[in-house]
Amino acid sequence: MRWSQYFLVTLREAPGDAEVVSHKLLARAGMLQKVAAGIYSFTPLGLRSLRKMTEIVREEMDRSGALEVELPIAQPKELWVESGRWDRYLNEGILCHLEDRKGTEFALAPTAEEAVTDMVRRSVTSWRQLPFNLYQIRTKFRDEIRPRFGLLRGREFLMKDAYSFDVDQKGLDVHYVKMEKAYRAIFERCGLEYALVQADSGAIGGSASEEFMVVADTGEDALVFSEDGKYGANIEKAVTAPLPEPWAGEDARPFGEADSPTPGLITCEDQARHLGTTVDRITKTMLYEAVREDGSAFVCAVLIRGDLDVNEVKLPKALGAVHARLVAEEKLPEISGCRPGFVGPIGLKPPRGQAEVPVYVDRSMENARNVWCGANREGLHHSGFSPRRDVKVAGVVEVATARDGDPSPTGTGVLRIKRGIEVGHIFKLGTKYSVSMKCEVADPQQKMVPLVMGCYGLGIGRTVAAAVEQNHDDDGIVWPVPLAPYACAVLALQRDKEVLDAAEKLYADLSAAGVEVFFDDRDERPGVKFKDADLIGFPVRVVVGGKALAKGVVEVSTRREKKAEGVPPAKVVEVVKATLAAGARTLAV
RNA sequence: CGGGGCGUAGCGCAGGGGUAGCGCAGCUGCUUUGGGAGCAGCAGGUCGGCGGUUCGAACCCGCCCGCCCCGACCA
Repeated sequence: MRWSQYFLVTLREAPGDAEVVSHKLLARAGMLQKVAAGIYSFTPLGLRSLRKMTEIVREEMDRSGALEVELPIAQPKELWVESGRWDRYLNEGILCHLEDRKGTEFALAPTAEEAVTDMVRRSVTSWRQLPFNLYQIRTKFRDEIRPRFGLLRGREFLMKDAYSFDVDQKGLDVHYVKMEKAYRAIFERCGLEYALVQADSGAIGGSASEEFMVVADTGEDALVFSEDGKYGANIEKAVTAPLPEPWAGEDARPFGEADSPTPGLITCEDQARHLGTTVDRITKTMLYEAVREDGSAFVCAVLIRGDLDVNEVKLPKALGAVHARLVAEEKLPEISGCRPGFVGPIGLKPPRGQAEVPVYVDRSMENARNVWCGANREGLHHSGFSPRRDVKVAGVVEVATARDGDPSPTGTGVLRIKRGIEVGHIFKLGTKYSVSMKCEVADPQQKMVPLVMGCYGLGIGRTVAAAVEQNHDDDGIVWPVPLAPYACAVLALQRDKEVLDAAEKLYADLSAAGVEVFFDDRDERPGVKFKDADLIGFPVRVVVGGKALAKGVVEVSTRREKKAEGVPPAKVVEVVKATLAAGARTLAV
């Protein structure tokens, strides 16, 4: 392609509302434009990278044996009511929906479990027709509470979603492993540094789930890894080995023998300093309002060591609830009689309709002795608190948030925290949708059984953005070859006949050799062309200029290394092809 | 949903009751040609929208819309 005949405008400055580097650079490179919050247009150049990603995903999905389908984007409300997701997603405010002129409602699909389950139940009646895995690559909609970070969190986005159907759990396990392999192949082909971590399965439901994460400092997710590499989990899910206990070997002293005023000290750190002790001997008493599956709510207390935080993703599961939210600060006095900072486990007043406030103890305090706790009175803490002795424990739970340096659950070494961008998620869904939507087949024993499903998502646009987050420098994008809009740029530095002819010939030769070339034939000064080529990030650059040409060479360099080598024109095709084949990390001369 | 900020030329921004500005980009011409050149000239705006105050509003007030950030996380 010749720039002079292309639709492409680069920007010297990034749009003011672009926050993350991938958004800034994709916008500056003229590949992406923001149309509204979380909604973007791709220009011809940008679409090329998006398509590259799409094709890699399609090839690997096909290779895995999955079959491509196309499911509707506008889906009738009835399907969503059937699965029970209409009200839930509407309440959470994440469902984009619309009405037609008759008032019939539709969901703009954020995922397609209902539609695909409907497709399957219309056609499948026997176990002999299974198994299969259906996928599509289509635009999805999510009315994000807060779209941000460019393509990393959009309201309209391109996603590959796959759904496997099996007659039993064993079949699902096979599909799950196939998808894991396919995803690994995809991210490896893209040249991305990624990690597979254990995940919380979130709102979609189901049992096992793992996330593919592109490691990047700008990632929204925190990831926990053991140093030996044997353990990796999203922090929403991560566990640690039991922590050393500061009270080990001590005898329990009497409760309240040395109560102490703690006026105005809200944080555990301040209290510990004032009381002359360490933070891990302060009891943090958190009051939560939990909601069970049937919609009923209850207030409970969670005791955790002062140096730890409650993980609010792990908490609901530990409590047997679907949701748990901190009791609002204004409502605290009704239950505990004081402000935050002085809440304690003893003497809590249950809200109306609840006999008592159950007290759950985090594993970190299961055996605690001689620690401090709030007195439920402004400015006072009790001494000598030992949970098991002093309160009725409703249950011991494991709800602490893992910290950098905590002991690994694998038993050796410590945990380290990195940040990552979630680009893929694989789930063992089970029978959640096949039961609610009656997607059943006759098994070999002639019994009707609900199909066992898996679902597998992969963000196409997000992966492209993540690739930019991971591969850029001060001058612009450094595309991995498989995702680059064009593999090679040819720059004609001057407009005299000799230079132009040589550049034209190289453009023709490279194109004929099957290299995707972008030929900068504009009437621009050399500096402009260099800057633009760096910004867009073509993996390989061929510079045709008068000076080098006088010595019988042109200059070839990789975007990553930027060290140019003189190459005789006749050898350029060979060098470029070899360099690209090796990933363009370094020049193949 | 709560708090804060912003909306002025294609992009980035200044101005803050009295004729609409700057840099970059654009157009014309000259000059220049190896890392976003220089000079001269030109063109480009219902100052987000609606309403109000005023002799006069981009500016003050009200409502609305849009965008961004923070928060919704520690007892």
